Amino acid sequence: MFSFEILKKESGSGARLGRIHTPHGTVDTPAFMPVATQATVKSLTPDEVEALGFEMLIVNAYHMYLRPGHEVVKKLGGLHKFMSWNHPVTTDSGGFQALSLSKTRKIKEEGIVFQSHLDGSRHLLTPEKCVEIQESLGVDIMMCLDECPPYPSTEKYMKKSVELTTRWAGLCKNARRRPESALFGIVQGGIYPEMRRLSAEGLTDIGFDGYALGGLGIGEDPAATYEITESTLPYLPEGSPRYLMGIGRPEDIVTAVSMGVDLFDCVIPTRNARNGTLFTSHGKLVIKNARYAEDGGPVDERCGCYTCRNFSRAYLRHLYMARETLVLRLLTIHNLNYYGQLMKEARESIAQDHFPVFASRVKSLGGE
RNA sequence: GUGGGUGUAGCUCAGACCGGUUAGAGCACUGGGUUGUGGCCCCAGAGGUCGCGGGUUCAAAUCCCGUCACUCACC
Repeated sequence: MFSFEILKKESGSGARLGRIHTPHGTVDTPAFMPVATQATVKSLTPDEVEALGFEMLIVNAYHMYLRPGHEVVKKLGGLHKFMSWNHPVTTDSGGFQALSLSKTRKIKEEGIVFQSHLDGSRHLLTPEKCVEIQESLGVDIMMCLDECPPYPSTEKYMKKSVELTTRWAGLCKNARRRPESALFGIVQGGIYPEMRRLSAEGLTDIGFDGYALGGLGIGEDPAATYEITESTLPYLPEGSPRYLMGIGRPEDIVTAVSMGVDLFDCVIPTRNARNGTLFTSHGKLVIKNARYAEDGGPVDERCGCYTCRNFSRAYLRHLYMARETLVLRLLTIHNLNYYGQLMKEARESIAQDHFPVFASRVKSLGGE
């Protein structure tokens, strides 16, 4: 069964050390979930993801519903067995996909009308359907169906949207049949502090196992992301896990951790890896740059990952330019290792009460 | 050898008939971006004595002559 315990609160910041308990094991927080949209962290095996230090993944329920079909996954023994990942799994509801990949974004009171990006077929994703899908996948943490309005949106629209998301959250909770799957609510409200408060209070009144901040990192200024995160967290229950969805860059993560966020997911480490941008102890490194064509050194001499132990910058650039598939794996391993170490060091520095020092070091690498 | 076709950015080609701002595109290349994921995509940049030589003209990638290269057809 799901539970969350706070092991320690850091003295010099709002950072907290915690542990999430799920039917598939525990997750030490602050934690980062690699994104496995289609039930795979692109290019890596589950063993590799585990070895890089991650304890929980996030899969997309909407994608599983469209392909291969949640019923198929259920028949085959559930998502964990299907993808051979025996640690906790979170699923995203599909609310964000209405924003990110559907041209025919139609929000109705009953739910979201999707036109499949695969075959154009139409689907109505209701709060009840959303929970049914995630429960049949057998995941550890389910996310409520939410509406994620684009940035920028007017405050007037945002108010209506937040009220709808809150109603849907209530319906999601009522639709639950499977106690092993925890359910998180998603706070919306854009960049309007008052709307965020409204959303947070509405969800807290209903009561969830955890709370997420959604609708951030979609084009607003990073300063706004921070301000909204900081101003919203006080309206969420102290003892529940807080999850900042879709964020972010290393500097964003440490900033949010210092405010008291426990859980993160973001495509940045994996997507940037596939596009040749790497994170190092010196900041970003773009492996496709011509300057590395004859560079025999590792990506990061302070990194102990498989890629850095075995391959030169020149070789990785060669693989990238030649579009060899191995480069996707090698760069993804490196970036996820960086994020794994980042979170590990974050937890250690909270334990030792010097998280702010660690955080400012990470921020300086971001180039701010 | 004779006749035709083609030579414009690293590559594939527009532009030529009908001369007129600073010769364009796609790909490649260089740099930047990427925040609940298609490996994409977006932004910016560099790169050309228009095969070479001459002529006509106020003005030539464009018209004329010569020449070279490649290519096709026919002896």
